[in-house]
Amino acid sequence: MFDPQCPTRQLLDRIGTKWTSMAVKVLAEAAPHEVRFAELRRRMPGVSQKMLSVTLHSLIRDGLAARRVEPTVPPRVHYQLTDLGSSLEVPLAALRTWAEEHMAQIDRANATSDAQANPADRA
Amino acid sequence: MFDPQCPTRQLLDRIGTKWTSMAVKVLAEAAPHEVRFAELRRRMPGVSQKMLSVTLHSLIRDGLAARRVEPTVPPRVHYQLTDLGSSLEVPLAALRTWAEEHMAQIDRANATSDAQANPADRA
DNA sequence: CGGTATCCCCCTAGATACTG
DNA sequence: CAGTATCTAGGGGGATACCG
Repeated sequence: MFDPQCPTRQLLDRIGTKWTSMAVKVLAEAAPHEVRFAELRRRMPGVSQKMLSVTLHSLIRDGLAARRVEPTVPPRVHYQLTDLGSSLEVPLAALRTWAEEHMAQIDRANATSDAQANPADRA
Repeated sequence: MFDPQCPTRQLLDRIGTKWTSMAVKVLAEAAPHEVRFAELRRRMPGVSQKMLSVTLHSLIRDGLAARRVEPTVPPRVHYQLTDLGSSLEVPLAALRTWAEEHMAQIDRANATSDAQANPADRA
């Protein structure tokens, strides 16, 4: 965007999209087994068919996931993380842990700010 | 969004915004010293006055940064990470390291995908 | 079953201008 | 110096419908 040499911004643009990090998580939890499209959908509550498809294809484009199709009728499509995807899961898991431990604190900070900005709201 | 119990999504919604992670990084690098608004702007190439202001205020709302105003004319405003913000810097730094080590691989994967999708583009 | 195609809304973030 | 206010385009992502 402003500096193509900032890989962190590029990475966050990818894992920051709504479903990407969750897809990586689900695929990482299932590893070393593959996961089918419908199973992924089931494990990602709220995702639409379209957004799951878009998310998976971007993971594949980025070399983070691999796709395998069984040429049956109807077809069975399987996904799994690549080695690159698995390596990303490491720092991502650290971020998840931080989130689980500290998001409540962030929520509290927001509540405090709101209370100070609009004291009447506490009525 | 779909599940308020997913703290990771909430966290990514914050650090995924364009300037947040960079602001955290600059503040972390300067720590334990404070950083003034103009200095932050200088160290974040491309950020507009408005977006820096918005970014900093969201960090403050979230309890990740603190603001100190010297009541002079013109005013001097100083920012620094809170303890919570500093703790976030740890997993964020891990993500940055991963990005620096592997984004080139992701770029290569994209180039390969493009070449396979549009072979004519290689002309 | 596992997708694509189409439409549309909203929010992020940039440009610009003004202020205590 | 350090902001806020206003306007706007652009893209993310949801709903729906159709397809191999």
